[in-house]
Amino acid sequence: MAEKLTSRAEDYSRWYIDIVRRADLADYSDVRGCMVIKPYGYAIWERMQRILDDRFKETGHVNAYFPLFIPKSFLSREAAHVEGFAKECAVVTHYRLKSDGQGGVVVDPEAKLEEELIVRPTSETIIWSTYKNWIQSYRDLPLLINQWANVVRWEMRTRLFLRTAEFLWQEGHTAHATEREAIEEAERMLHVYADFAEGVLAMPVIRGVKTPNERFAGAVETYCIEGMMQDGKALQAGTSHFLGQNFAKAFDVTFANRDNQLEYVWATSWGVSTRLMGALVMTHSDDAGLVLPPVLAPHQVVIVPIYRKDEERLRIVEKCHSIAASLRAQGIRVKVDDDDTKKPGWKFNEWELKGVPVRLALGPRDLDQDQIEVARRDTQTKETVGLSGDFTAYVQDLLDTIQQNLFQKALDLRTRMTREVSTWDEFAAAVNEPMPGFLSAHWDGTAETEAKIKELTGATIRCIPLDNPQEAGACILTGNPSKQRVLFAVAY
RNA sequence: CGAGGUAUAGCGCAGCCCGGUAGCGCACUACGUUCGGGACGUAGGGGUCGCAGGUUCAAAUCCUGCUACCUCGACCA
Repeated sequence: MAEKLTSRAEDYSRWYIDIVRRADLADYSDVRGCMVIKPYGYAIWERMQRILDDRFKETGHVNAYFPLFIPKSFLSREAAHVEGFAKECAVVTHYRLKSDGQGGVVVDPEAKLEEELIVRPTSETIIWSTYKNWIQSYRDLPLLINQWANVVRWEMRTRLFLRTAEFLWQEGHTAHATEREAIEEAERMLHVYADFAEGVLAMPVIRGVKTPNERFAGAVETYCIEGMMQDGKALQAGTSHFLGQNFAKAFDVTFANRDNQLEYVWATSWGVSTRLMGALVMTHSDDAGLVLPPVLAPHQVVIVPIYRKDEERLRIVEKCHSIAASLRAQGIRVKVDDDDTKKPGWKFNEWELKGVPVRLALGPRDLDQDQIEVARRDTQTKETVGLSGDFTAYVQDLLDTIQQNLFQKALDLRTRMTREVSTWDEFAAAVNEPMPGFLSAHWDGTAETEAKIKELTGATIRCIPLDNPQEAGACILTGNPSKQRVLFAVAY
């Protein structure tokens, strides 16, 4: 049984990596645990960036940039924070190399740094040491800043997009005058993430809070969105933290309130990373490759011309470009694949692997009859549509339909993979099934029980959903009284 | 850090057991025929067989050591 599960996980792992590679998104680099994001993968990430960045701006945030290096001493200012990250930090100890006299180079022992620099695993410390100088009065608050950056966490084991030694992300860091305002901010950004996941990525997510065990190092409360992947494992897709006054106290960031009293500021931080790319792949892909939701897709429509003779080619390619122009006029992102060195069949496969939502194919037959072949990536169906009507409106409708269909399919799958369990035997059996999914179960609320369940089954509490219904019950492990069910899952 | 595995052309692999001219598929180049679901033919180009030692007339192959990477655990977004 265990062997079967392992091989199933391996199969899925291979399937995932195969899609990432064949869709030309990314690959491992020559550096251990690091990833090269290829142009097509990066184009998708850029779409995510652009859409998220707009939403950050709409909610009053501005972008800035803070250093890659953090003095070692900064990290230890907040006790929980250092404990959470110390084990996975890359450290810069020297600033110079020298020739070894044999054509190679060695680290120059003379060039040792007085204080080592940490390559940021996250930027709270460097940012709060900076905020100290920016904040004096309540008039300086709230401070609402985001940065797009790379961070490094020296993970033991890596997986393309889901866990790499270096990854790209955005991290928002805000300072507020009141606790209430900071909590509202943390919750607001959680909903920005959730709306993005559901509306753009077409990935349904559970909004919730983490248990103390799973909280961000240094946070008072960690909010999260949790997605369910096609293999029945959960993926944390974004987090938003209410940091209380922990960092303000650690970095001595105070402000004078209206009564001229000094108070510590209240903080939040929130982030999503290139892990979203992995979530995207694992939510929608099928055996023919990646499937992109139209709102996100860099190319929403690809047009493939089909021809035999040169004079046919001219007419058909011209028609393709004219269709593309009318679609673009309505804001649809269109690619005409008029590469003469590839055959149509090759292009069909290629764009399917890359997940383009709608493919149009135009050949001599279509040209004569003023029609075009329309293929949907999500359902893998084809139909022939006349060009005489409002074709642009037809395509726009189709894109909307695909977007909704992808979300609905993912939601249906998640619903099927979510269930309530009441007894330990039921729980343990469910975790061992090939597709465990979300298990809603009673928990006595203690960290010990949570740790024990993880040890026994590998399942963790993914979150306590927001607005979770209160319901008396008995903990599945200890039988102790419980006030509510929480969501367990095997997670990435 | 534990347990397994791998290292041979850009990619994927065979060859190793049993030492004797370094191969196959894909990709690449040229020409021709093709072009409505990853075309075919012909001709080509491309290699210090991970590194360092050892055994041998002779090492991709046998022996010793090292290194790197992958998968699965532990850890983690």
